[in-house]
Amino acid sequence: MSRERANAGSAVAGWTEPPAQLMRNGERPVDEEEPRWLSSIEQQAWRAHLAAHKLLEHRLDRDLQTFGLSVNDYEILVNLSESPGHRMRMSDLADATIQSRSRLSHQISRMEAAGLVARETCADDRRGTFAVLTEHGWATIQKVAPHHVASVRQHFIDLLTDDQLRELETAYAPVVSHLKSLR
Amino acid sequence: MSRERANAGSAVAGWTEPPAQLMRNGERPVDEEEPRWLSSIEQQAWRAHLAAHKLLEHRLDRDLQTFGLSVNDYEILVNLSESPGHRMRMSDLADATIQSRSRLSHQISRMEAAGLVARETCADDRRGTFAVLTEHGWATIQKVAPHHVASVRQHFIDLLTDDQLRELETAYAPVVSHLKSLR
DNA sequence: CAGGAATAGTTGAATCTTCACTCATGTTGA
DNA sequence: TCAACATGAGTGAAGATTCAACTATTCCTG
Repeated sequence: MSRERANAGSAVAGWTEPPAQLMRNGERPVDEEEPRWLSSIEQQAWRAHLAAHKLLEHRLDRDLQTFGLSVNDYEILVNLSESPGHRMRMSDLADATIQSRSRLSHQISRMEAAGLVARETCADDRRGTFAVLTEHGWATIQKVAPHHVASVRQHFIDLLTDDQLRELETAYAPVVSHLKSLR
Repeated sequence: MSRERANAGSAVAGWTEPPAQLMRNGERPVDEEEPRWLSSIEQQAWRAHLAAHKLLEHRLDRDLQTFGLSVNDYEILVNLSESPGHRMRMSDLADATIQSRSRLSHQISRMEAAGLVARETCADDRRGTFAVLTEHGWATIQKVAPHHVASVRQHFIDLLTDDQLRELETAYAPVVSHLKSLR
């Protein structure tokens, strides 16, 4: 945390300023233009986001582990439990959970093996598949949800004010829609 | 995005309110206490954080892929490049990048195979190992950093105001320190 | 309505991460 | 001093994710 670093740059986002060596001979790194390194605030915000996320995900995973679930499992269960008929098309589920179809397919296979979900073929579009919550899956989400919400509160929500939460949402909204527009 | 869900709950954080079935017979889920489900704002903030992170990481990985690097590789390179002698003890590097020693060890092995870093034994404490940037690693970070910073700007930083960035940092700081205190 | 393009989903191999151990060295205190 | 414990790091196997095919439908479009 203290000044032990050669440069004052970010550990993640990149250097704040270019190191001396880089500029000596007037090189122009990106397309002949001087890059706009991150300011101190920019860097701190970016680092805070990354650190918070890593730590948070790790902790939530740890807490869910008690119930034999990962955050990914949990996310699937919640999405299905909130859908009519406790079922979703694979593609919709992949989009909702922001992951590739391939990854989802493997994930559902694992959860199927664990008895949490089942696959059902789709009558309308015979290319399609539904992932459906089983009785066991439904019982699991009912049992686990209160604990998970408690974790999210304890490690995140309850540490912020309502205003801060509003700010967060406002700040991230354009980022999310920008990135979603890139597919 | 539209109302097609059975419950208005979060896809990630858990239900906003317990589904009807859960409450019918007066069950008391967590330790006999009614869980504090997330309010609408709380939920939106939490979902926004998660969505932003997933999308962002995916995009940054995609952008770095051009140079044959992952965000994890990049993070290691930056940390080393900012350390005196372009070197760090394995444990310190693991802490700095918030990952397990085991994972770092594997990661460094891969980067060693790619010629980006080298391992050096530590004279003082002969249990210890340094990860050191190679010439190629140093050249790589110099070449890639400007592009990566540009990505971070384009997809995140430049979409927010300075005030929002300050708010972010302020909001996350206690979360980070809370979670770090849990080891 | 034939044929090509697009869509839905799966698969296996390669890569990466996690988990439980192991090994070697350091530190402590009786 | 030396036994017990702590620390730094690595390992291999198991589990998860990515990547590039591949199959089976369905959608267009002339």
